[in-house]
Amino acid sequence: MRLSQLFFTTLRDDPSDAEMPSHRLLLRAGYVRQLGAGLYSLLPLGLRVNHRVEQVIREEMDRIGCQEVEMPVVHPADLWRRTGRYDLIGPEMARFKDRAGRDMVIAMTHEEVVAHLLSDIIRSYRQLPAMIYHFQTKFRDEPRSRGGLIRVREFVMKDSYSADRDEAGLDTSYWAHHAAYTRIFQRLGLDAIAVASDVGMMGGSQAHEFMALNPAGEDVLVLCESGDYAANRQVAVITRPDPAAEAPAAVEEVETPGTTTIASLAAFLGIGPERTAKAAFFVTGDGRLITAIVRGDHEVNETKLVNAIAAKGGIRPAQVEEIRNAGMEPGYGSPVGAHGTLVVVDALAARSPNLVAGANRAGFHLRNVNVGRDFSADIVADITSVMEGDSCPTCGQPLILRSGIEVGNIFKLGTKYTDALDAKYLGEDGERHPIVMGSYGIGLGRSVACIVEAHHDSKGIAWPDEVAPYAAHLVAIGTNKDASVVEIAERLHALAADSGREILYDDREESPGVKFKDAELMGMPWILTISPRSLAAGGVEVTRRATGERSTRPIAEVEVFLREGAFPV
RNA sequence: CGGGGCGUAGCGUAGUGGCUAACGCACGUGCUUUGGGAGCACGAGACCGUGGGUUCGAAUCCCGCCGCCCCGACCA
Repeated sequence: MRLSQLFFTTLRDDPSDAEMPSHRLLLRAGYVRQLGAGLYSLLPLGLRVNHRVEQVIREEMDRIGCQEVEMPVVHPADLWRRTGRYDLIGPEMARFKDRAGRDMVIAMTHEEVVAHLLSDIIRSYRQLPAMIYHFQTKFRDEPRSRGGLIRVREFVMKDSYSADRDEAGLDTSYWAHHAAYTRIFQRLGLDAIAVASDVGMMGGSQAHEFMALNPAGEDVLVLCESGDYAANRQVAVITRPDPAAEAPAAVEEVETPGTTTIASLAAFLGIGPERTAKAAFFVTGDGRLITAIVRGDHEVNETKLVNAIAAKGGIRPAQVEEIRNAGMEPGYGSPVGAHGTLVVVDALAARSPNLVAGANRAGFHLRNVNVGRDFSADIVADITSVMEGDSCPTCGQPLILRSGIEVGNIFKLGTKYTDALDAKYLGEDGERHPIVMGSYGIGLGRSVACIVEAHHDSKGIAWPDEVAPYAAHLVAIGTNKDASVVEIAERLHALAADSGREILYDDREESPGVKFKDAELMGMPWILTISPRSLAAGGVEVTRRATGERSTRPIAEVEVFLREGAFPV
């Protein structure tokens, strides 16, 4: 491909609203353009990268026996009503009516369509297990897109689905995907870590997320340095030692003016935060007020809280008026007298004796509050977040926290969707059984962005070989001084195209500086410079973009590279 | 949806009540130049996001709306 013909342009200055390196560089180097919030066009270079990533995924999916299909982006709403998600999912799912007035939705995922397909195709246990996948556009009207290509509203996802006879079969399909994903991210040059995760709105019994470590990541990962524990902080298991046993002492009201935070309260009383109880208030989707009690040195984990109370429609922090209306005082909130609210107490807080809790009265706290004696817990569960330094549940070593970007996820769904859509098979036993499903996703654009995050330097992108839009970037310098430069460059360019390994060829009438800067910005793995100087030195100057290693190689060796994809050793 | 920021040429910016809206890069033409974002000359390109208001006069002040970015809420 001649740069003089390529539909692109590079930018010398960073676009002012791009902050993440991947966003900045993909814009500057001419891979993508923004259309609106969370909406991007892929230019030819960007699309080629997407195709390369797709191909890696396709090969690994095929390898585990997953078969490629394609399902629609527009679905009848009725299908989503039957699984209950039409009403469960909020405004992030786009809805419209077709010309006949039928309710339709724009796909944000494809479990419904797959279950519908399974009910049509699968009749007998002899057809199971079965796995299908496709690359398809999803639209999720996110409250807020961010980070360039990291979080967008419209994107292509590789989503695959497994269909099995039973849980054991699902387990096999699930771990086959786990292994395939591990290979995929390795091949893509992504150092992705699989972490145990929440099943969220997908439902199901087990899930992992594949996380690319990145300081700008939206998720917090809990990792053990020995490698034997990795979980999303939303679900990471707490292992904290019990506090020393103490005989319950008498409750005592104490005046504590201006101590609306745990830090100020602990300082005022001259005690550690672990001797206090913190009350946090939430409201469920159906309007119930929740009083969550954790120890002062811990933080409420909303995911765990939602799971503990099985709150449909999630929870949100309560507003001051809502807390007051329930007869409690923000800043001095207390489970003692939390009338009419659902009291959820953290397991460790419940085992901690004689805590200082609020008095539900401004300026006052209560000493020596004990669960069971002074107030009753409706639910006792682990509802706090792991903190840096907590013990690994496997080996006891201190845990560390890292930020990550979710590039893939795998879910054991079970029969939630096949039950709803009546997708059953006839077993060996002659009975009809629901098909057991799993679902597995990889975001294409997000993966591309994460690859750039992991493979760039101050000059630009440095694509791994496996995903580069072109293997090499040919730069011709001094074309007016020596006609043979153009002649050889043209020949190499044609040779590559004829061999089915097209390369980029900078045939523009630009100064050497511009050509070199653009080549480094655009990031092809090999930069081939041909000039009177290189010819005098014996051939073509070959630069490895990622490392900057440079050598001059005979033209014949470059021809081998262009024909076969690798230099002779 | 809450908080903050920003909308001036393709990109980056200046101009914050008063002449024909300025500069750099990019773009076009010509000449020179060709190993690290070249030089000279000429040129094209802007309803200053949008609607209203204040004023003799608005890119500039006021109000509404729209859009984008960041933080939070949210997130398969």
